[in-house]
Amino acid sequence: MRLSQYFLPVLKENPAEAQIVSHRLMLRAGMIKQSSAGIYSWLPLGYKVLRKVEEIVHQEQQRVGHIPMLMPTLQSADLWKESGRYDAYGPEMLRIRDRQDRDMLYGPTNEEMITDIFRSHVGSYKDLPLTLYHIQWKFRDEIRPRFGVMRGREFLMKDGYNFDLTKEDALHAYNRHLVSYLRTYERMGLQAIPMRADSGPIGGDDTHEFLVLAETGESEVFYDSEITDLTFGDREIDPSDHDACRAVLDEFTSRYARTDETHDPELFAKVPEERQRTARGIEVGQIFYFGTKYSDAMNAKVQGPDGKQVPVHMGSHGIGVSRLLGAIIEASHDDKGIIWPEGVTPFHAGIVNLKQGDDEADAACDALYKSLKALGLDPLYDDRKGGAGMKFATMDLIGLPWRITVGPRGLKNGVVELTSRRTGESEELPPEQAVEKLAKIYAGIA
RNA sequence: CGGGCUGUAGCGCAGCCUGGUAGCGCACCUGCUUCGGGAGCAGGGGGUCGGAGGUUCGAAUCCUCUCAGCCCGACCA
Repeated sequence: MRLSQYFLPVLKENPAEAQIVSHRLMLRAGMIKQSSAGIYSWLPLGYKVLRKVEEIVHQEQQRVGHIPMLMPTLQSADLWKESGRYDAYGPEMLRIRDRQDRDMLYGPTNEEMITDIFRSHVGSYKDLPLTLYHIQWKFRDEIRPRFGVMRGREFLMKDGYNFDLTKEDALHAYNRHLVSYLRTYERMGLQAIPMRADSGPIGGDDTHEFLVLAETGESEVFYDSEITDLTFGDREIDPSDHDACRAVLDEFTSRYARTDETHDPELFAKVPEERQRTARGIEVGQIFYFGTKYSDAMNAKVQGPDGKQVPVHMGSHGIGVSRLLGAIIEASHDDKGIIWPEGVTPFHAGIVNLKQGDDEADAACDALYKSLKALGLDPLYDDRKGGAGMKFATMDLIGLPWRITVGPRGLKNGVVELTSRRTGESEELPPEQAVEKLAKIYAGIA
């Protein structure tokens, strides 16, 4: 993309309403615009990152065999009356009446709807196990939305639902989700720590939340510092292997790690003192096993091998897709702007033309742009007229991980400059080598 | 929902106390000069001062009501 052809309304000054860094930077980088309290438009740059995050979630869900679908945002209240949650959910559920005076609602989650779909079409244990998911907009009418997309009212969420014949199978689905989530977050450059959690209005027995450590996190967290040494890496886990998934769960949940909701000071005290940590965290996902809560309430049964009707065991699993953008920025920025991890960056590299209008500089930039595109990379070429400082500041603000700087000074020696946004380190090298290096960096990511 | 605060040009703000017909910086447009860290000069466009009502010869300014947003709290992915 040529910047002169793009829509990137960056702000030089901080908007007064934004208090935390991710919110400020998303506004300044032209990623979002508030439409009303807790509701945002996604401008082109923000939308691009949102789609990348969404795509990683899709890929990692399907990698472990979960099946994508899409359910509506507006739901009939009837299903919620059946499960009992129409009354239980409270005022954060946005209730709407249609022209026929039917009670509707903008879905805050989809357990009822998926259970209805399931019971309509599945009757045999032979169809199990089954895990369906979708990525859809949700609405929760928060009393006090704030912090931009971190706590909006409208938000994009991946929610998935597993249906299993036995508790053991459902717990395996739980473990498999944990494995999938660990990998998902790591691909976004995040360390998200599974912590024992409260089940809240979803209900259920087993639940873990995934927390990204950040000063602005909404939860206070307590953990054994050993847990931050763990990485999932690129281990290959067979998603159908119960023991392998169980082993990952054990590895990642055996050390103390809890939010203030479930914190147990006595247990925490048993962690060696030098490893006790207190911090804040942003919740970016949660997994639940809740047994037959919804299948009982909504009569979702299958016929087992013995011919008997049994309620299915279920769990649900969520990833806050839109809030992840805020979490990534909270975890990765400096005083100049955002620093995108390679896995989610809106453009792979920026090309800065220091002397737009100079034949040699223009030609060098065009050539770079074309060769990056030819390799399947997605560069942003700043071809605007204007000073170097303005172009550098824009690139720093929007956080592209790599920048190629092209100017007459370097071209005289046949080199351009390749700069890492994260480290600030630059090297001068011929344009072809800069392209090669970027191709290598993004091999396996882009 | 309780407490505190703010609405004046796209963004950041001054003007309000003490009423006299709206201003600054950035951004934007035109021209020239610039071009290695948010350029310079000259010219220019853009605002029913959140909305409604009232007081007054006259309201951004005073009064009443209302809407929106921000912060703290309770609540929450």
